[in-house]
Amino acid sequence: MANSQFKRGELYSFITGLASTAIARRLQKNFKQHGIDITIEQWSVLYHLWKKDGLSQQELCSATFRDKPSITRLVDNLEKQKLVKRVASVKDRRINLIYLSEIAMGLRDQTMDLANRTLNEALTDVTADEIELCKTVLQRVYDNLT
Amino acid sequence: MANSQFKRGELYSFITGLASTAIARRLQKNFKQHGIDITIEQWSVLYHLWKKDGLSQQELCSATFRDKPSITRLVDNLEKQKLVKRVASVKDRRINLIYLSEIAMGLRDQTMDLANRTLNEALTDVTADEIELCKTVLQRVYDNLT
DNA sequence: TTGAATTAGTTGCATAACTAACTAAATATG
DNA sequence: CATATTTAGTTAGTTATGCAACTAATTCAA
Repeated sequence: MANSQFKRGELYSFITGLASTAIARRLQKNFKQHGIDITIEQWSVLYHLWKKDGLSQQELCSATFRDKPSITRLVDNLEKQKLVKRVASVKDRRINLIYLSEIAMGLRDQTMDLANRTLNEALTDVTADEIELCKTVLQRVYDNLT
Repeated sequence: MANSQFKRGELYSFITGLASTAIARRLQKNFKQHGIDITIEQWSVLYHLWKKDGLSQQELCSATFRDKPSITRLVDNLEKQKLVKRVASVKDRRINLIYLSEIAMGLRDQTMDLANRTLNEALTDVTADEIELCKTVLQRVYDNLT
């Protein structure tokens, strides 16, 4: 039995995603301390736009594993803060293409640096092999359920 | 360097806690399909009360890694649904002790069973060793940040 | 080519998260 | 003993999530 060692008490912290919550909280705090006024969730959207600007909301849904309403509202808030702009696609007018503002482009390097530093803190004494294994296991878990 | 293999692109899904979100969503769906009308977060509070009834809100904060306002409102909602009751401590009137109702006690076995089954689904083809390693790594990550 | 089905995105409602500011009770200090 | 500090819990405001129901544009099919 693959799962016999996974007892109820341990199950809980796995489900709540303790480690990822702790990392997100710390990163949020680091953003704030550096006067960067965006949430982790907003940052995760920007992250994908930095890789490829002009994604559609639907593409952002897939990239961030969020549902459509979540992306609608994240883009709403990013637009309010003048970090992105919705541009209706000419080819298919149902589609909104999301473009970064100058301000958002300027946030890239600083926030990436903070993210990397936060992660280095979190992963002190964790080896590359361990990270690799965790990643593949968590990916398999995800795939099993989707 | 322990972290050299942990690239930016990978960082993201680690932070969002993909796997734990997927498990939580699936468990929520399973609850719903069995007519159990509680959220995962409420369940996580009940979980600790099933282990030890009559915890204070502060103890529930530590046990669930949530802050005080979160517990206040989770208990609010659990009370509305008549699943728990706040009882002021006689020894220290600042403290609310939280007690399970009969209804909540009755939910224990059924929801535990659903949780275990959900986890078995999620952990198909994941070995006990892999689970053990993930757990210790995630715990170390958490400890590094707290 | 017209009506049905699909796809992209929005809106409404309930729950939950974090921060900051607050009240009330208990403890410490002087 | 009186005041200051700490501790337990609540309230308010903003953001985010999930679900269901919705609109509008596009594509498919009879």
